[in-house]
Amino acid sequence: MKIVTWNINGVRARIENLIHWLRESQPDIVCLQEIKTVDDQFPRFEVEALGYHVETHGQKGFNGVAILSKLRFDEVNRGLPGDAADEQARFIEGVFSTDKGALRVVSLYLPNGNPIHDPVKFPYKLSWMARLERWAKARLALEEALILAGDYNVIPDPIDARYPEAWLGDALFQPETRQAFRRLENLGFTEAVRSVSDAPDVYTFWDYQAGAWQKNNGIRIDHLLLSPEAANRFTAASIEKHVRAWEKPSDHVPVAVELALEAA
DNA sequence: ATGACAACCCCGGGTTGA
Repeated sequence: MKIVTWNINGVRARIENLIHWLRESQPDIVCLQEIKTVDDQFPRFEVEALGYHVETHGQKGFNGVAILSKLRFDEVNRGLPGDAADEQARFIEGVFSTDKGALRVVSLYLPNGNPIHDPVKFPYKLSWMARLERWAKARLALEEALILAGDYNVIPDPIDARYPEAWLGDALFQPETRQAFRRLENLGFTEAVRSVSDAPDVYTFWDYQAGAWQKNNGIRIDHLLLSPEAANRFTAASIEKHVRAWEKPSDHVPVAVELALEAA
């Protein structure tokens, strides 16, 4: 089974791109971030026509996440628990039945957090990460195959940026940010891409500006964290970076994992 | 130091992103 995360940077602006990619990549489950639309305006019919079920957690203008799946959803949960006042659409969880038992998949869009001295933005990022850690700890106790996939807005290590020194004052690379990501991993997750490669110049995002793509000035901020039960079935990871060279691309590319399990 | 680029809001220009 192929499970992919992709920050699409506006699903309505990118629908032709999305359809073309779905036909080419043939994923079973897709976690989208930054759909930038309310649920009613998600282009669901085009996606459903390719055989996908669609569940969204959208909002007007910004943020918004979705899960597309060839498997029927057994359960859907919207919003990260822990702050009833948080109205930003950054989290959706789907549960599926496989031949090896339940599979839980989360599509998350972790707050950017810049600028770091803003009284709201960086604290919001860190509190969101603390909430995610609490939620993940409880979910791990279920001992199910669980995948936390999304745009984490975290550069885990210097090797994950072409120019790490350029990110020293940035929320994506702050010590507190990296520590929070490490704490999450240390609950017992396997970070898919880095678990199979220590190669440099492996990125998932290239800014639109200043020729970042052409110069390979990228960062690796889109990640899939696998619970032990998911990691045991994990066979491959890949970054579909050719998509960044398409017409009218997102600034992020799809990141995929393969798991040795099938729809029930 | 700023802007570069792109999408959203909805129609001129602000907001957000990373």
